[in-house]
Amino acid sequence: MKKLLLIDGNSIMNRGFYALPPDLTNREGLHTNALLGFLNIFFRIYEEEHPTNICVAFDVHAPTFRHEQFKDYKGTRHGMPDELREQMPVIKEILHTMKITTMELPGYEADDLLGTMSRKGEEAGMEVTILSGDRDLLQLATENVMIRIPKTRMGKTTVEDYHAAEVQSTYGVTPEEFIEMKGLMGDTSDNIPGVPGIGPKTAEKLIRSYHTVESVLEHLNELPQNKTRATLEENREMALFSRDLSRILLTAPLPVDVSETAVQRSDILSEAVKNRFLDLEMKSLLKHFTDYAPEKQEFHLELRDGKLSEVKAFTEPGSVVGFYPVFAEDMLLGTAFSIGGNVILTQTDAVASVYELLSWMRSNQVSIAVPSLKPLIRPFHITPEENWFNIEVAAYLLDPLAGEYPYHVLLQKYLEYEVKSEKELVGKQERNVFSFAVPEMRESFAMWAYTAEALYSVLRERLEKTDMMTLYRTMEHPATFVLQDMEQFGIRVDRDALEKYGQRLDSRIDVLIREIYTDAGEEFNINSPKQLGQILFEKLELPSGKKTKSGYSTNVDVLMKLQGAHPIVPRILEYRQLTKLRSTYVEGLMTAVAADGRIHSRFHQTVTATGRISSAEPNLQNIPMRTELGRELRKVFIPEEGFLFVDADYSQIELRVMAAMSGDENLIEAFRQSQDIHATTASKVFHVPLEEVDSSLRRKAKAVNFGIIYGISSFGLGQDLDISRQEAQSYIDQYFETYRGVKNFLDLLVETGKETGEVRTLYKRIRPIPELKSSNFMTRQFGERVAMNSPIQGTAADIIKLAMIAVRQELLSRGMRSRLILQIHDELLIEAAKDEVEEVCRILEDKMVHAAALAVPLYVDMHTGENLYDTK
DNA sequence: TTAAGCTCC
DNA sequence: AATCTGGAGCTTAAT
Repeated sequence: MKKLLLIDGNSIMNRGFYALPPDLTNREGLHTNALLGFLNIFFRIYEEEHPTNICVAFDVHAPTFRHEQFKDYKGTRHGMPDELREQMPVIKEILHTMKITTMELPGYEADDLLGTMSRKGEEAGMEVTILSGDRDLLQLATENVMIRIPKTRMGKTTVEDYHAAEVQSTYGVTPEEFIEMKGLMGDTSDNIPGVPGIGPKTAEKLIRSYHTVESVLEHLNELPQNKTRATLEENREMALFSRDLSRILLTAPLPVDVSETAVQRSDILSEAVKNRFLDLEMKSLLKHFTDYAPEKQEFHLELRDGKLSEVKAFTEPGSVVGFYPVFAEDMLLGTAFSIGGNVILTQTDAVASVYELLSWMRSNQVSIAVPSLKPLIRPFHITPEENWFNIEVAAYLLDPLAGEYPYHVLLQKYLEYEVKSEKELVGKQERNVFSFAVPEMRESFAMWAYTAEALYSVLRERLEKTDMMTLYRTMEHPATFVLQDMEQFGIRVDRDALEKYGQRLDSRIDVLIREIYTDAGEEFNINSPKQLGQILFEKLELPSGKKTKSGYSTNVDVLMKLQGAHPIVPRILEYRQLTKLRSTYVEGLMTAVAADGRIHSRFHQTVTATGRISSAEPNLQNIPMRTELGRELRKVFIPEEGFLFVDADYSQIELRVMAAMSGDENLIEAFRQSQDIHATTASKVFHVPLEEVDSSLRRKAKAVNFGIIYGISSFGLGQDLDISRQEAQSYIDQYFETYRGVKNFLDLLVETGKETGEVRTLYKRIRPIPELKSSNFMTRQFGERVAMNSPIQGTAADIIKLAMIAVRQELLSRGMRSRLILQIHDELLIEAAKDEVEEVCRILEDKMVHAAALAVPLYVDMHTGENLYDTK
């Protein structure tokens, strides 16, 4: 059977243009992002379907004939950006080279040509596919005509396919009725007016009942006497007109015949096409040509078995080795050492022998590069002073957005080697004592060691070049050891108290469930936002199901506003709170308690974009605090017998950092004078004497203060304070009026961010901001906020890291038994031996306050307690 | 696997 | 014209 592929040229080009970075250009400065986007999806569909016929339709950008008399509606089109416009003739020329027919016709939209051609193809017994980014074309779907809509999210492109049946099942209307629906609801992007006040929901309801606009209008008397009916009465003409405007023409005079659209694979993948791609510097497309072999860096790994003594024999004093110890659980299976690019694998469980070898290396000034240092600290008794190089942390500093740092990514990024990933190599095989006999496993071990050695000098050079070597050496490297300590110590949990707390929750939850079912008049899954939305907004008809996005929003903000509307609402809020506490905290923490009665969370050093530490498995940085009930959970965290908790948190560290970094005299002075920055800000911003600042004014100032740090918008602040955006904007203006230096500083951050594509903390930590170069307004705005927030949040994170390092060092050098066990961004928790408590307090405060010397003083609030609840 | 929701700083 | 506060991790439902 013949297969006809029809492509909506403008739509697909447009999609590529906005989906791909705008700075894709060839050496002549011609933008190629739309071309690349078009051709990527083209090849994907082509290889999937192997169509026998292809035709691409384009819009003509002369005044359109068909709707000339209605210029207001459709005649005026947005001009396309120049960067896209210049790519249009190029795609046509490429298609011509591929011997693929294109069509365009003055007075007709691409839609009309596609629609007509699809019917012609169908009549000729072909299977037709229409590729477009535009859902309007769904009206063309039939049994034989499939609409394919590519969707990209998170960098992955999927294609949604619609025959008539899928349109029906997805939208509840037939393709034909789709047109009618649009007649009622209109489409702003297409300048189709529709009937005012009728949106997708109403339109769908009406068309499902009456099928056509005419029929709706004939049966108006059956509708309830309400606004919808009245507007329909008044807009009969408009409804019919809009509907007609929405309908894609199926009888356009086609400039090409279906028979002329046949294609040949040899034409599409011809030498001429390949050369054109090379010319345009779109190398990634070359993979579609079977005879094209990419100039892969030839990479062959030398690996062999050997004893640890051989490793020693091959290691030159003062040299660099790559080291990857292989563990399964906590058991050592063996080692991989990379020396001069040759890898020696040793199967051994003798930790002591490896330790001895490492000690020898240390005393011979051998630098040991490892993929990740933290897991090795304990087994090999590593100290911060030794000559280890942590590849993962170095790579994180150079690119904190990467998320993970596996060898195949690093080799690709820094040496342009194409190698198989560990997963591709070993698949799902588990590591066990036999792993050293499995060739693929052996290779992956070797790759880790090899990568560590190979990247040692590359990453060090990059750190030097980016001025981050000091940051690495004095902050990140020693921080690894603090985190390892905290993981190892963990925090003690009172299991019985946790159990009892859980039971308290259980009994209250049972009551709530029964009450909610009664309120709802039926049983349903309260945890399902979908089902809950139906109950609240359809069955109980509570007002404003307004926040939608694939359904009703049922989040706290929405429910809070509905508190008084129905007794079910507060019960659901309480249910949510309690079940959250039960599943995430009671159950989650209970299973995390180790045999020693303590929870050993993991602290990640290479995860956040700003330099903060993150905590996981379980996350101990989000233990409830805000509500009293949640806060009580903190009572289950207790110190060891003979110990007490000492807790200190920085007072307003981010605002202080902002004051210091911006150099704003007013804000600095405010901090030098005041303990209560929010009140002071309120006084200055709202021109009220400090004594007259009431709680409401203070709350507003506080919201503004936070908003500023996060990269404020008047909309966001307005929402936060529940005031109009005009009012919010005036607060912001007044704030910047008061603190001019802050305004200049934030502007400067955005400016440098745009220039360099990155911003930095006070300690030179980089945060890249690719979003600032985006062509998408929303994305760019986000980039600007990030540019303002990251240096502040990141500098605060740097400062507490320095404090942690200093505290650990001090406790250690004084030989104390007290230890740092938790960091919560601006807060440190020490489990202190009772006889050391006073000393610990002094050390903790001193090291935190003096971690950085800024233009404003740093303060900490300190508390001691018998549990985490009491340290407030 | 993703989205929606919630917890923290 | 758009948009609509930064940084995390975990659980549940739904795909």
